[in-house]
Amino acid sequence: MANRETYLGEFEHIVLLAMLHLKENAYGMTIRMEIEARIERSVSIGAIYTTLERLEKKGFITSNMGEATPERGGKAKRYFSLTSAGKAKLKETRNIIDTMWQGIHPDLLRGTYA
Amino acid sequence: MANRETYLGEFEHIVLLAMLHLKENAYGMTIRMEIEARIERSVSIGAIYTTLERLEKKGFITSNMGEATPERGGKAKRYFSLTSAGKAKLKETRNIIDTMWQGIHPDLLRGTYA
DNA sequence: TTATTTATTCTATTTTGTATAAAAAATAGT
DNA sequence: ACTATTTTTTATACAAAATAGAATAAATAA
Repeated sequence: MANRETYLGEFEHIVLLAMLHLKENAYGMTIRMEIEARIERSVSIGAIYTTLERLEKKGFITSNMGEATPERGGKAKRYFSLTSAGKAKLKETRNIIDTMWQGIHPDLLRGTYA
Repeated sequence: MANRETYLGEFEHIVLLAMLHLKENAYGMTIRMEIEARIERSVSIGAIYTTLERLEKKGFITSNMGEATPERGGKAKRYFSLTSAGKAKLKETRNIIDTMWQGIHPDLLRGTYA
């Protein structure tokens, strides 16, 4: 073996999936809402943006500023979308997790307190 | 909302699952091998142990030293097993990931280069 | 012109991931 | 008995990811 490329972190994984659900409408605020809506948990907006920043630096997503037109006020949105590298990484991550879960019987997750 | 408990990291997740596969035979070296066998990737033994150490501190696993009887030489093994908290956390993590993947059409992962 | 809304950026800290080197404890050989 | 070898754990250090909170920014509403 020999390999350095790290896994996609858990949160990066989640952010990427939220973006996929949002399609053309993925930007900081909606990504945050999408995640909070699906998972019983609050996420700080700062967590979202630093993660987005990192994902972009790694080439898994790209961004482009929205051309004005805010309906109610507010700064211009920055839209994000997955690159093919990001999609590939997502599939790879999914495979790793599936492989690890393969053959785990529900019984193994039940009881035996301690 | 309001909540602090963090996700299980990707690697912690993997280590816990490897332990489940190994059942009574989970200790540093076998966990490493189990992971490397399932995933096309090498993992340092130090990575395994620090992760194990943290998981124990968090109450997701417990350990006990094996009572001698090494067949060929070598220091006594330290066996690890999941606590019910660890199992619960694993289920929770699985649910989060499943929830996020729900409704992602394969098409969304295909093409559109960029 | 000020308040409000929507949104992003900056900064700092804690947690996780990861590798390498060192130590420990047992057996095998001579 | 002593030394080499094997198997395994511990210690140490550093990089990357997660996370929060405050600061900014830019637009509309009053």
